[in-house]
Amino acid sequence: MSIDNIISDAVSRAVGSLYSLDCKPDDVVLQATRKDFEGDTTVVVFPWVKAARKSPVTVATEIGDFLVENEKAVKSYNAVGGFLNIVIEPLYWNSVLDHITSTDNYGKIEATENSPLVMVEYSSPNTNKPLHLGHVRNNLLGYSLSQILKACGNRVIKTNIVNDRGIHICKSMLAWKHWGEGITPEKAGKKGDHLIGDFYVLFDKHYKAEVKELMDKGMSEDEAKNQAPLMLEAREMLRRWEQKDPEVRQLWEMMNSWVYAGFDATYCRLGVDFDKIYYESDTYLEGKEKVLEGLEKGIMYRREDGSVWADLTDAGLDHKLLLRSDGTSVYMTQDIGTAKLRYQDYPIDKMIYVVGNEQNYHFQVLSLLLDRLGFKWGKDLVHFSYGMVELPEGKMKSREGTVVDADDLMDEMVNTARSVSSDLGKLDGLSTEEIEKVCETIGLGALKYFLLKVDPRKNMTFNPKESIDFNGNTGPFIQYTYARICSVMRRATDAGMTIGDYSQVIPGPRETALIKRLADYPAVVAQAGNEYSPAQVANYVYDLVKTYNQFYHDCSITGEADEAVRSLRLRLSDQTARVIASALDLLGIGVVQRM
RNA sequence: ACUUCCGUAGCUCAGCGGAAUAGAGCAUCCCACUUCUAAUGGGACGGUCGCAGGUUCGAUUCCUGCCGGAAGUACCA
Repeated sequence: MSIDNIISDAVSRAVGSLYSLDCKPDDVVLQATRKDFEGDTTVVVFPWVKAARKSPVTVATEIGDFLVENEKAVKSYNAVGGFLNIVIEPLYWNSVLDHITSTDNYGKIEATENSPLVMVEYSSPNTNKPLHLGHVRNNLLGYSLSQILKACGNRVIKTNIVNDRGIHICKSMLAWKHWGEGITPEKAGKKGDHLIGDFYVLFDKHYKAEVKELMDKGMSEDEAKNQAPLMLEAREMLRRWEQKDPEVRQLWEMMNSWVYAGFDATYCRLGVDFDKIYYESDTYLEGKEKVLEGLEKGIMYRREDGSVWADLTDAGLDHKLLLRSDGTSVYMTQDIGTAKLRYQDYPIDKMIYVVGNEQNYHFQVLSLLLDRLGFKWGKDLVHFSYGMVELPEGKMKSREGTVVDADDLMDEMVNTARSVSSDLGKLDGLSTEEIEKVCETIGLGALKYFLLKVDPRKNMTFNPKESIDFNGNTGPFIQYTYARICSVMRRATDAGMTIGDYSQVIPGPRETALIKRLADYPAVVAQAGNEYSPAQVANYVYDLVKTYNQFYHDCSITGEADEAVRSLRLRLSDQTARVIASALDLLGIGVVQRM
């Protein structure tokens, strides 16, 4: 039981006994005591003032007296206005620490067979270009969210839906046939996803030239875009693809395999993975079936031109197209199909889609449609919506070539980590292998932490320079603290020190602050899981590290201190390291023992 | 035009189930290395919490309106 629970509980009893009011522990508002007052935690007593018909100070005093008398964890109190500042019995904190250290898998709850089965979809790339900074945010959020949900006792299935079909793929395929036939990633010395991306750009270049030529001949822009020979050719290719033309399919499979190999390398380096991957080429026909089923049930309707729509005006939304007049699927139809397959594959209780906020409307509609089509989790599906990543100089625009490529970005981060670390002499005495590992962990840690510490819903500015700043609220700062604690513990072990009994040591303010912080961890994880917010974990671990640094700065840990005092300090260091590693693991960030 | 989200220090961000003088980091300035990793710690400077109303004993937090920014309202994905 946490200290907050103990106090809430005692206060609720106090209010009940003093004023005969019904007060549940959850109704008690606790906050950290301001540092200019004495106390560890503060109860806000305003809520009971009116009913008690007494002044705020009187109420606070009466509750305070009750607590001192009836709750042994409470040592003393002071009442300031309507605020009751409570001082916890100092020795009590040591037992809190004891409890923390003896808890298996501290802060995490093991899932059982009956735990909710949650599916998290993230990444969801197109196969016509490599991953960029926006995908990086998506991947990190998705992975971290999955980790957090697992820690909260859910069974989690990480999934990815690959958009491997459509006109955009045909464009890359066509460009390859025209201007690159025979070229492979091996021959080009390039990752497959980058190679395909190049062909996509090449297509666009030639296509634009054609459009311009047609417009110069007096054609309107729209017409030119539709009549350009390359576009006609791409559409024809898509038709052949849908008819399963062996030649087109073969080319498609070969080029997709290049892309997947490229993606896999990026995912692997980023440290994210999936339990199950779906491909739209497999799901888009399923959606069609489901929509026709809905048509029979009267959930959808058909227009004169043959197109199928859903009327969502009763839910305050629009009419939504689900099948084109030629019977082909749109994006929404595919998502319905994917949902169907997933439901067949797993008895999921909850579905979470990690997708950018430009698709908020899409998911509102999807939720409604799935619900009407009878998916039990449809109504409560979660669209984990996140904002765009912008650059200091503005938005990323593929047209202007300002898109930050994921692979380049990771290289840059790791290179910077290497140069900064070596300038500081931190890499001295490490083997080449160790240096690579350390730089990789730090560089990626910097990137991940920078992207995860911000509230996902908000658009954010990614400043490469600032992200590589190893001071302040950054990943490396946290990793560094971890490494330093490891060093302390190594030193203690080398000197033959052990953690003995510290139950009679009265912890000082720095120690107490640290124990409190450590004690918060399970609640932080639970809340992050509730609100789907990796940022809360990130901000927590930063706070923890700051608190530890203050403690570290003030006292010698392995010095010639009294053995019991040293035991407490070692125990605190050790436990802090564990919690840091655990929290960073929830964020998908690695640690190193030396840096 | 309509819908949704955002607007907190010079910059990047916390906080907001309402509650005591609004919190960090970066940047600027000062202090502390005979200390287990100074990639540190302490301090100063810096805010009419977009604006205006409302509810409340009390609003950065809840409600309404306005202003500013972003996104979405496709037989694109």
